[in-house]
Amino acid sequence: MASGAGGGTAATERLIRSAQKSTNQLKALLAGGGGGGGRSSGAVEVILADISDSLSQALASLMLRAACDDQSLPAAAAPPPPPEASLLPSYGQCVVANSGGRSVSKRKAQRRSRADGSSRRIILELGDRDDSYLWRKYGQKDILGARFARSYYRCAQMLGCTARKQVQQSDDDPSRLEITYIGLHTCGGDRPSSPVPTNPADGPRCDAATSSHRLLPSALQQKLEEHVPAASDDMMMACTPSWLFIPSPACSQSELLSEGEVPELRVVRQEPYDPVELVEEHKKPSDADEDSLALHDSVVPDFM
DNA sequence: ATCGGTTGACCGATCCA
DNA sequence: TGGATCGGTCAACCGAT
Repeated sequence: MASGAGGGTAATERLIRSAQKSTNQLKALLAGGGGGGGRSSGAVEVILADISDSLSQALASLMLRAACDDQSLPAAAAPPPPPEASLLPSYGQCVVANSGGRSVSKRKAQRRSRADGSSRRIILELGDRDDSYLWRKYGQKDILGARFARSYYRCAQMLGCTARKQVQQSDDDPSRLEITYIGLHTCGGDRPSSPVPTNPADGPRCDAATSSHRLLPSALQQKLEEHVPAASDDMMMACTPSWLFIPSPACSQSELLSEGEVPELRVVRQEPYDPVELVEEHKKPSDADEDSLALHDSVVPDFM
């Protein structure tokens, strides 16, 4: 929480200006006829990534600020999460109310601190994407009000690792999976990028025949690492060209989060990132085209 | 034989009358 | 306050490799 609302506003403005700048670059590039062939195409991709990055961050910042305003939950009022327990330390100090879709009962939300001490939670709503850890499924449960059952996984990379995750198909968009991470990885890394080689050429760490392990693309990892620290200075928002963090609507923090907890984060896939080889096993064939369309639509957020 | 997913049962937290 | 409800977990079972 390095900056308050004012800092967030300034940062948002910077991000939008950055997007504008990149847009102009793109215009110039396209006006030039794209004669550069592959080189030009690469440049376009880079610029698009920049634009999307900036816009996503700006949007996230705006969304969070709006949420905070609505909730009258001063971010500074919440106790800071333990640094070692935070993937995104300052995130979600403001939490919006349940925003429709599947109803999230108070009971459900309050249970989150039950399992172990590290009740902090990150919700990744990333469709068919997976992280780099090895998970073993240990249960599945029909959830009241949810169309799809929730699956429960625990980290199987090392015996005794306390990390777990819950995977549930989105009611709103069945092609998307909502992944909730609970607890810390005691198997050597606190976040998915840690145990993963940053070079995709290194290949998967695990047996390719096992569906549970996939790599987080190195580019995405780098982006995460770049943006996560920045996010705490920036209204606690972060995103990458492919991911947008928004506060989870699942709970009201003041009511549901005990001291030391880190509120939920929701990551919504916003635009193209296509590590096809990494996600193929979860990819539903019928979703491929749909995804692609949606991605293009979301390159420029609506608020622009 | 081993590994991992499925599924029914159970436990405990929370809700509500 | 106690029964009802529900989410989370356990563990036996089964299929795939």
